[in-house]
Amino acid sequence: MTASDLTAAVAAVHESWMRTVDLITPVLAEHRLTTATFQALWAIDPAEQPPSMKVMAERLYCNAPNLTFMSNQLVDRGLVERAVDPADRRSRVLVLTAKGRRVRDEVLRAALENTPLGALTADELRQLTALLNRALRT
Amino acid sequence: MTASDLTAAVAAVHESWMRTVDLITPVLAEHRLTTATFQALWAIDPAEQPPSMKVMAERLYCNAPNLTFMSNQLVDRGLVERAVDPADRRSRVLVLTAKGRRVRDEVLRAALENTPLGALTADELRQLTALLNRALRT
DNA sequence: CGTCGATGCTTCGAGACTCGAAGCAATGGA
DNA sequence: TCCATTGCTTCGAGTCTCGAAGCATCGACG
Repeated sequence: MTASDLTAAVAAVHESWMRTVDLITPVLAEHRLTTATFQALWAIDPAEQPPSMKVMAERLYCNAPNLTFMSNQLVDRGLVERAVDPADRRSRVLVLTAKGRRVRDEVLRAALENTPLGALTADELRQLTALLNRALRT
Repeated sequence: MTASDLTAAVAAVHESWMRTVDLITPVLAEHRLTTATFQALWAIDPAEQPPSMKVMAERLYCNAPNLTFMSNQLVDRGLVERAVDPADRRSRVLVLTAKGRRVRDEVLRAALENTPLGALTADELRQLTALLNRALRT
């Protein structure tokens, strides 16, 4: 593996993400969301147990004060509610509101409709995902 | 192509980039750099003609005031100098200083050494890059 | 040659993001 | 019961992002 192979790959990954975000900015703005709050909203899967703030911080690679701030942004916009975790009363879990689920669906759909990755075939997508997950597993 | 194939691919791309950035944060901090200034520094290839601020704004998907701010950050840290483009005196090009070239090399090397993509073989990297560039070409 | 709309950048103000330090309440083991 | 640890919040400072407004230069057009 040459350094330039790796450089090109990192650059392509970066560019793919930046393009995806750039293309959904108008949709995010409609809901007074930004890249950071979009990522936070995306990280709350309504099909799973509501994540604690600690889990969210790990998913988003940010620290506790930052998570508090972003949670406030989502709460202020009516997309999320804080709840005490009965199992550990120190912990707060983030629960999507009905509006939160709706907005999350909408911006996620916008992302999938606009991302340049949408130009790939199903086979190519699975191949791409397999490669990246193999790298991430390390 | 199912929606979940696409979702998984976008998530994997996002995660790969976030992990890469997260892992070089300590190195960035040594040079008083952040993700934003790292991206800006990366976008100035010393092997090419110094880019104008307009070109930089396109590369980084941000607007003119933002570019002015980030350029100031880089200038304040002694990594970049502004120069008037002789061909168009309205335009300003960003020229790496000696220190700028050195720091850029260092943080770029740190990124390549730490990125999870480094776990892939040369063949896999070329395959990955080819897939992403095919998507980006659209 | 002069005029004027378009272009490239900066300034300003406001809001959003990020982090370290310090603090509080709850937990769990000694 | 004591107390170190954990999860979150508050605070202050610095960074990032953007729209609106302003300035200088450019280029087309008469």
